[in-house]
Amino acid sequence: MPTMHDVARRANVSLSTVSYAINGTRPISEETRQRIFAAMEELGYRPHALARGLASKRSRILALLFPTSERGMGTTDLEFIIGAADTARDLGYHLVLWTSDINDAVELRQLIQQGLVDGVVLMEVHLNDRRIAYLQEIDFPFSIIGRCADNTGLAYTDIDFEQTVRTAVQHLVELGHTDIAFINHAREVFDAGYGPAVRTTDAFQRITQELGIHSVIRFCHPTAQAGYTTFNALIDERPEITAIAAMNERCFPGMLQAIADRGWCVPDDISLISLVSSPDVAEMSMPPLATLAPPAAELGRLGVELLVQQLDGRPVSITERLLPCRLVLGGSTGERRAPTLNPPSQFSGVADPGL
Amino acid sequence: MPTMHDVARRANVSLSTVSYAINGTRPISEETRQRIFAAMEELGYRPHALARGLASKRSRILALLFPTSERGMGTTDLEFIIGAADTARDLGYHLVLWTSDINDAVELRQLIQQGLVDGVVLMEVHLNDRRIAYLQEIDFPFSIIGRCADNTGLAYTDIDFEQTVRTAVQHLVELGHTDIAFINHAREVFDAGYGPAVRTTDAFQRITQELGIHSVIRFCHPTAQAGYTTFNALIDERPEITAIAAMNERCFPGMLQAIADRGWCVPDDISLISLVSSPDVAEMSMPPLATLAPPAAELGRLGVELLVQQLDGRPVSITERLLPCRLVLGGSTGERRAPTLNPPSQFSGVADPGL
DNA sequence: CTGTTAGCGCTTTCAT
DNA sequence: ATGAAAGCGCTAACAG
Repeated sequence: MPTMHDVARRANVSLSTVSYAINGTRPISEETRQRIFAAMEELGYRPHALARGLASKRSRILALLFPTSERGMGTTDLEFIIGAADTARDLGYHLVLWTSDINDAVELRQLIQQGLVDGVVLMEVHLNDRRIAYLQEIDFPFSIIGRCADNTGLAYTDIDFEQTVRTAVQHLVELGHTDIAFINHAREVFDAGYGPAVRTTDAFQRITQELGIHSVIRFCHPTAQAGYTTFNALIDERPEITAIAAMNERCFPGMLQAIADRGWCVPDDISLISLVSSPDVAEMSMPPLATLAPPAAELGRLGVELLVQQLDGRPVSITERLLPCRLVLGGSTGERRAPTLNPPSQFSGVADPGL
Repeated sequence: MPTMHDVARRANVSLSTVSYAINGTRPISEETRQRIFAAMEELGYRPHALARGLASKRSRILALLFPTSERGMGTTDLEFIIGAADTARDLGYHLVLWTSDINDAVELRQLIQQGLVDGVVLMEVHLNDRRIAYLQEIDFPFSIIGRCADNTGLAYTDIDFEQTVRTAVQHLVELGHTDIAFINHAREVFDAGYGPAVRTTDAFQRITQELGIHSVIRFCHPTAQAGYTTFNALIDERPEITAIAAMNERCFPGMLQAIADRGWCVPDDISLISLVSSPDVAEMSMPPLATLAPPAAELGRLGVELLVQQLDGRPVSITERLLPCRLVLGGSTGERRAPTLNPPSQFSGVADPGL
């Protein structure tokens, strides 16, 4: 493997000149520059990443920190990761994956102290995340995909939940719906202050009130069984509901089952829309669910960009980047059903396939 | 940040002794060992990864190479990655993600020449993969998740498609099915020699023949529309079919739609089983699909283990690791329908929700 | 515009 | 059982 030394000799210049030529750290006469690059080409030379990192104190390696334990449905997370990896590469960085189940600042310290990475991108942060406090304390560059309780001064990117919920509700309102239910995450998750759950709930309440829409909010565990039960309880209690927006995609199969059991039809008898689930998943339902697709790849990209901006010493003017989800229609939303029958249906002769 | 030098001074030993103590490369008297580790503890010392890598010529960094462009099974791919990342960490390695859309050996060379990684794990390899030829040529350590045309001498791990198909077919046969269809990937994909498609097809043909089962094989694009069309064409032509095993999860929504349109019921009128899709996705259907769940995390783990074995100079005795998918029942398979009616159903009064 | 040289923090001969 | 010292391949003062 050729080294810088080899290149220097071949180009008849000193080693440092090669270095400066490569890094553009210092003006080089066009002629020698040519010679150097020619020599590099001929030798197939590539700078050694470790040596460069050691000498310059910049490894050009970033870490993506994501807890493998508390992950959701996957496909979205994968997009985060790929978006981040792609962007890192585009910006001349490497990306290492740190799967820490521990949200411990201790483990993070050990990793950082290895001097491997120039900065970290955090995912799945908690409202009061010790890791963040630690990173600030030691003044280590980082960015966040997600949000904390207090985000002042933090470089973060997140879903614009307000706008996302607004889009969903408006879509339903435009279809004539006036009684809309919101199926939330599980109560424990909400009570623990899980950001997406809290923010969407707030937004839903505010927006429905603003638009004069009757609303209900229900917690629901992320299982088909819970979806089934929750739906039935909801409709029994509030039969006037004609549309449901749900924050957890895993309750849909159960809800669809419950709907079928009643002999109802989507979207004729009830409209469904998923908040924040990927179109891929939404298409696994019948009919495909309308969804607000999270801008996962973009968030991954922004997470890295916000970090690299700091590393490159660029003034990080805007440190907050909120991206709305994109409405993807899928056939599960339609005009509000005629309020004549209550609850209405077309046929009731559908067999119960069991749950 | 404390360095080895600091530790040495604090422990009253030479720098090299600290190094030997850390690496266990040379016997150290118990007493000095204690002193050294105490000093490390007190200083909160961590060896510098880059310096260590540069000096030892082993970075303890691995690369996971996966083409972001190719068809992604989404959630399964994420599990690969996490499995690999977890394992790397457990074995004392870092894992960097290389998202190359180019299957070019050139780009791979550039990356390897940086000296950043000790070895690479390849995903989505092609039957005749230039990257593999290149890696062998320069004798660079690597392992594969997947398979090539010629795998002699390669360290690879893959799904045991033969066993997977066998499990699926046997399950259906045990339920009394004697006429089973296999929904394949798209013809282009098959013709291109895509391993999973080719292997499952071969296995399906062999196994059904072996068991004396009537079989049909159909290609299908990975869309709901294609699933709908393919299903209808299939059943019109071969109405005796009572069970379908499908290689592409994305055609299921369309098939389910077609089934509903006929007023059929799953699994009473027809059994469905998905080959190689994750239970998470399978549960998004109604009823949840029976599936053969890929051992994704294990494959990721094995990919890394096979690589690290080589790096640690351990004799890589077994270089081939085939893992079967795990049968996860979901309610979409049942006893073969009574052959009296043809085609039968329970109710036909189900409204057509449109596609 | 170019060259010389002192490290970066660690591993690893070669001594003792 | 321990130390001294020569690099690993590169960057970045410091000199001209």
